[in-house]
Amino acid sequence: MAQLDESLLSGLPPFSQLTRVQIREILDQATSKRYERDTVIFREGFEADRFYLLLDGYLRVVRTTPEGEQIIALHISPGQLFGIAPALQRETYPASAIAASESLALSWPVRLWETFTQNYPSFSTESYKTLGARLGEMQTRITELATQAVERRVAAALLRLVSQSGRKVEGGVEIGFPITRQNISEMTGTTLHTVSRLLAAWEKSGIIKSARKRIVVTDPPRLLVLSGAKS
Amino acid sequence: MAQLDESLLSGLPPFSQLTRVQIREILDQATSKRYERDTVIFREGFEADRFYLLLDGYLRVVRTTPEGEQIIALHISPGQLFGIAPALQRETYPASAIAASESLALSWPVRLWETFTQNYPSFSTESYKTLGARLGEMQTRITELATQAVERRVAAALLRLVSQSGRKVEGGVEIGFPITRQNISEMTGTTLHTVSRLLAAWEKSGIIKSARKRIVVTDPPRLLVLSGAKS
DNA sequence: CAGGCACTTTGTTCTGCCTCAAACTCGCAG
DNA sequence: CTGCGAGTTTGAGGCAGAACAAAGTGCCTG
Repeated sequence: MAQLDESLLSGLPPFSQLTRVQIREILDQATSKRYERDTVIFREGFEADRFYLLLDGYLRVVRTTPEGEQIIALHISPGQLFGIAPALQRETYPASAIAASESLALSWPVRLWETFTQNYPSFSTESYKTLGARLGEMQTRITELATQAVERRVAAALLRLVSQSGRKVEGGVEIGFPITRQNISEMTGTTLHTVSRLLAAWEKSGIIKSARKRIVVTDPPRLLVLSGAKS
Repeated sequence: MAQLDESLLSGLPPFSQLTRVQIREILDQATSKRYERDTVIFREGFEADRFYLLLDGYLRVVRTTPEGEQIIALHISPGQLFGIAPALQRETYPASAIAASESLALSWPVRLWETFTQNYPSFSTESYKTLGARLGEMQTRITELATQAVERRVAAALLRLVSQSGRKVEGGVEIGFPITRQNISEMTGTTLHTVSRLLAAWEKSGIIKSARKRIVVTDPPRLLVLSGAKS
């Protein structure tokens, strides 16, 4: 394995307070691995034996129902910790992680979690902050699913994707990884057909542009209105 | 304030590893307060300045949408910590807590959170375990809302309520606090009308018995089937 | 560069559940 | 014990969106 560079971590919140030496130590214990698109990184229900940090790429965190339907719980962007079940004293992963685009991640065995949190207070603080943000986001999704019409949910999902992974392109902001109508339907609890119709309508009215697996939001404010934002 | 007895805490997971003296210390720093039914304990969006332990009674944790609709995120049973936003580095509570029945709770100022987790490892471990369980439960609810029909969701909600607060009565298990059809609809993302119709049907087929604000499940296995449990 | 597969679009039908409406009943406050 | 309000029941009608169906279309592989 190639030697990892300290600058990989030094800019990330959980590590930014640490000294070079500390970061070196952490890196030396890490395993680095790349994942091709659609590769499973860990699987729901399996023993949670490692925790991860995404360096590059994007992931979907997915849950499968007994009937075999999938729903996407969460997306992970570069710089985020994931698979941190051990922080919550879980023995198994509650969901599966799948690479949405070619990705690169570091990982450590769970036994180091305790070491890290004890030796590096900023690591602990930042990790729990991430968890708090995720929990809040999940509550928002529950509320949306429980109270809002499909159109609003899809609009909100698109905005969330853009804010988490958007990159500027001429004419708008593009979602940073390949995503299908099916994927969007799995985030919003609807069908790919309905998503397709909605996107077609929005494209016609100039709010988005889309190609196969790619979506560019050209008019975020209009989407915001559709998502039901309070004026 | 009356002197609190150590036995209040000694049986609860977060404290069961501690010595009498340690528990005494914790109790001495606690504020104890009772809440009448429908009282707000803390409110969504307000500064998260205390964390709580429910000693007796039941709470609803509620979120309000911009449109003013409520949805019930969670129920809290005796012995559980709640309002633990500070553990996740949040500055405000993400939801409101309301007494579902007359309740008694202890609370501490947030600055003690750090003290507790540092001095009492079992406190930290157990708190994060609770959080992990809640996160898992929320994921399950998202999945349900996204994929399952109303009847299943209501059946699942009833079972969850019974398992969290059920007390044995002749002829079945009763939900341990007053609950309206409206409340159930706010847990499941439907309307009180639909809930009423479902409960009426189930009562007719002998699965439950109900009175105003009270529900007794007389045939849990049949409910389990309705909730879509995998055989 | 041709063929196939994954993804997408579009049409039609059908229904679960919401909406609106109104009457009923229990329990408590006065 | 009586009247009122909160909670509940029940009916009828409509429609958003699921289900079913089938025909494009772009991309990658060989």
